[in-house]
Amino acid sequence: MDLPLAPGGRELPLLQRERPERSDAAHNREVLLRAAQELVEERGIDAVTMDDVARRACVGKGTLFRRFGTREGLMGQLLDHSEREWQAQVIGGPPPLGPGAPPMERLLAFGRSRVTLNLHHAELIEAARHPAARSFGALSFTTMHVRYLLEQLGVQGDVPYLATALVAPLEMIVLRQQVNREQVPLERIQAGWEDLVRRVVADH
Amino acid sequence: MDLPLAPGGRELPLLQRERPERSDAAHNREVLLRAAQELVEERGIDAVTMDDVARRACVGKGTLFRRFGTREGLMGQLLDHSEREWQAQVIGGPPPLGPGAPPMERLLAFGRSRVTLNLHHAELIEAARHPAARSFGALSFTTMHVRYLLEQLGVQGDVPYLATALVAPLEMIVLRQQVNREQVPLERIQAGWEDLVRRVVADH
DNA sequence: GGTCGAAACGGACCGTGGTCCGTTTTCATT
DNA sequence: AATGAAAACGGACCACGGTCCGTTTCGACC
Repeated sequence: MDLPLAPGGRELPLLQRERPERSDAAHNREVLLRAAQELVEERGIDAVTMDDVARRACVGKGTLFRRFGTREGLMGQLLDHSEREWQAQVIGGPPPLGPGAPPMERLLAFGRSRVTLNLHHAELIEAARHPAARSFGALSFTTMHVRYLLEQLGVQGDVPYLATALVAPLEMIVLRQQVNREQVPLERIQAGWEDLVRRVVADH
Repeated sequence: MDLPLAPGGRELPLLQRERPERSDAAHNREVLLRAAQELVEERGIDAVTMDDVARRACVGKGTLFRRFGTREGLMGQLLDHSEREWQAQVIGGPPPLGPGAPPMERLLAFGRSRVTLNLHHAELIEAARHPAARSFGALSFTTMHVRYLLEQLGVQGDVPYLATALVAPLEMIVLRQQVNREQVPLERIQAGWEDLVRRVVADH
């Protein structure tokens, strides 16, 4: 072996800034995402194969996989899009979900909204799972937000943990169990969460 | 259409007891489960293919799939085994996990135990997911148990919901986020859950 | 022990997710 | 405009999950 130079052995451009995406790459990503989106809407997620997506986008399969890594990665990107829209509502939309309302009202609005969102996206969430990137983004944004609101409310204790604990019952897998198996009506879930929040926030 | 008889229209053997499993079927199920178990232990779950399992068990692939339906089904069975052992501890083992200790102590022991169990089985739980049967068994046993303990404690409110909400932060997906991504130490998770329980149970 | 229907067997076969690698495109440099 | 290397393309190819169906085995009844 004969490595050209030990890493760090020369003054490479120290802040190796990543090149902007090549134009064909950018174009293909857009086309692929649109194709995937359309197909999912048309037939439902399970009836969409990766070959379908590539074909509809008039792009090679290799390209599809290079861009998104796996099927989960592709679905994750689709999900991320709506997720980001929702996040924008939370960060900058109208109250009570967005800023402007008192923290407790925001928190309750957050819970109601998150329940419906997660149930709405159940299929996508399921199809997206794993891919290191996603779960990170989603779980941690919600947790951070709740954490922030709990701090506003002056809650004492291990606030980061409490935030996680409050977000947990809003997770799709839990909601799904309640709605599908136990036939719990939506309103009861939302009311139940509200009660939970009040218990957790109540000062002792 | 010409249905033979409306359901209940004739005195069919009323308690249509399902025939006992044929001996070859029973034998093969055992052999397959053992093979799967061994392979998973040897190489880790991801490196075990269904063909591997069938081959090791000296059984046709068709048989494997007829017995367990899907890969998830097979892994689900593996999981169910340990799950049942744990359930036995909860139902009839020594206190404080089992009966005999005061409800609050049992509840806290339950949480601690469940955290380690779910983290321990993370891989299997992930591989087992879906298959209608499993998630049912696991989620609902734990929820029912917590619900029972909350009732013992005289908690007021929507106890079934509260039980679900307390179980949720113990779910693998949530724990995993905390342990792997946020590097939260185990003890803090357990302490956090304990605090959560006290807040929920506290009478107002 | 012989007969027969139901149930189980097993392995060839198929569809889909994912990889590999020779070819084409882009774009910075001149 | 020409050049060249890095990056992207695309489709043949592979492996694994899951199905199908002709063959074998079981066991209840004679």
